[in-house]
Amino acid sequence: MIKTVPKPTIVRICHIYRVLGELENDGVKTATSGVLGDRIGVSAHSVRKDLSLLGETGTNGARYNVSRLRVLIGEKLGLNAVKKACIVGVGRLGQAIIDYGQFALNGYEIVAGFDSSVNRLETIKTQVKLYPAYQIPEIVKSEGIELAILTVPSESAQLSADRLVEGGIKGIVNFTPTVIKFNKDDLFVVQIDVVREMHVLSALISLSSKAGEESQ
Amino acid sequence: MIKTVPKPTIVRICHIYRVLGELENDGVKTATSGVLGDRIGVSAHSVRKDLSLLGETGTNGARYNVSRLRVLIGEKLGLNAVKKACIVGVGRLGQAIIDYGQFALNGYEIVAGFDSSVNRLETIKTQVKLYPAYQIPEIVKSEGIELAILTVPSESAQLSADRLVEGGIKGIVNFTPTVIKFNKDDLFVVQIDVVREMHVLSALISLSSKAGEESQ
DNA sequence: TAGATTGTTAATCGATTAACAATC
DNA sequence: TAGATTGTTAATCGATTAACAATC
Repeated sequence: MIKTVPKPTIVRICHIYRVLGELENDGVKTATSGVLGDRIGVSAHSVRKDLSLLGETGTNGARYNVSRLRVLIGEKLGLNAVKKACIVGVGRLGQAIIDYGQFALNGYEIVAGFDSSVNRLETIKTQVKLYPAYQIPEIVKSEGIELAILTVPSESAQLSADRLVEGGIKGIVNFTPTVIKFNKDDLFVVQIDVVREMHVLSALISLSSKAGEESQ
Repeated sequence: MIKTVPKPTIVRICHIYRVLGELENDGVKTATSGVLGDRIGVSAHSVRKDLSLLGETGTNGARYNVSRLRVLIGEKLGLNAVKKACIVGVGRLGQAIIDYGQFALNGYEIVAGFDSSVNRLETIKTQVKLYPAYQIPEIVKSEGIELAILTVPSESAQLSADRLVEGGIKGIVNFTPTVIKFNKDDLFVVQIDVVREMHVLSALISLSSKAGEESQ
């Protein structure tokens, strides 16, 4: 009965979920597929198609009820319950991400930070509890941490990931350029790499300018 | 003559480009499509197909020459020349990204930082030259800055982007959850949103556990 | 009722996987 | 020569776009 939802659709619906939160805060009660599409940068068609894959969402002919739709997406995708997360590697980037603070507002509680440098653990002041890296499996298990943000140096990425897996982590946001290897099919990893994104932009710019010359 | 290269292919090739750099540093001379695929997390098939879209890359039957392939990809995608970049919003995240420092090693020179808080501009110490936000168009133009990293509060994203566009920026890495609107077809934007990635992970976890229950 | 809007099927488009000849 | 490897065509698979009936 559960249709498989395409990955791009999941990404877009998560985006819609966030936009619905903003609209709710602004006191907006209803929204059309056009408005939602506009906000996330896709067509109205696409929004309706995506939402329909989730099962009954709106009512035929009537606009979407903002708060109702948000709750519904949250239920279907498991976004409503608060989840525990940790951060591995509390260097500059790690600290900045902790303090960024949007997590608490969006259903994530950062309950632990890990680092292999004892010196750093002692000198850093943050509201998050800090532990040495070797305690990752133990703490992840005991605290029931589901998600991890990985901001260690590239060379330590695999080791850190192994420890997280040992603790039973379910998802990792990997800020290192290293692709993590693992043999578990119930672990999910997303990769964020600023340098690669810069390269992609450079490539798009370069290819488009070549295409431009071509057509002259 | 120029075939249009699919977006996913561009992303993967940029990833390969980076891996080739690592291999080169490690003194590796040749590599197979299998090795490259392994490193970036895709099949050997996929690597060969992607590279073939770039035109002649390897030699039929022989392994890829690491340094030759890297230079070749760099030429085709415009990644070899150093590009100037700037950072808009030098709060915690912005500073962390500047200091992250992988940019210089990968062909990007960050030549300017902008912020609307005069106080912050005066107190922050960094190796990057800082300017008030209203000078964005002027400096981007005079310095010939091509790429921008956007780390301002979500509410200021559109205004900052407008100023960048006015200066003639060609690409933006947008760290805010706000989708930027613009009417230029020679501007490219990539979005990075940690919270959304956390949501996507949560959704994948939730859907997979449901699918698991289903099949029991 | 008329105009606007959703949900869903059908049609198009694009990307990935498989297979294999050509080459080292 | 034999085994390994690339480049590219063909086949499959998946995603997006378009269209339209159903409904408010």
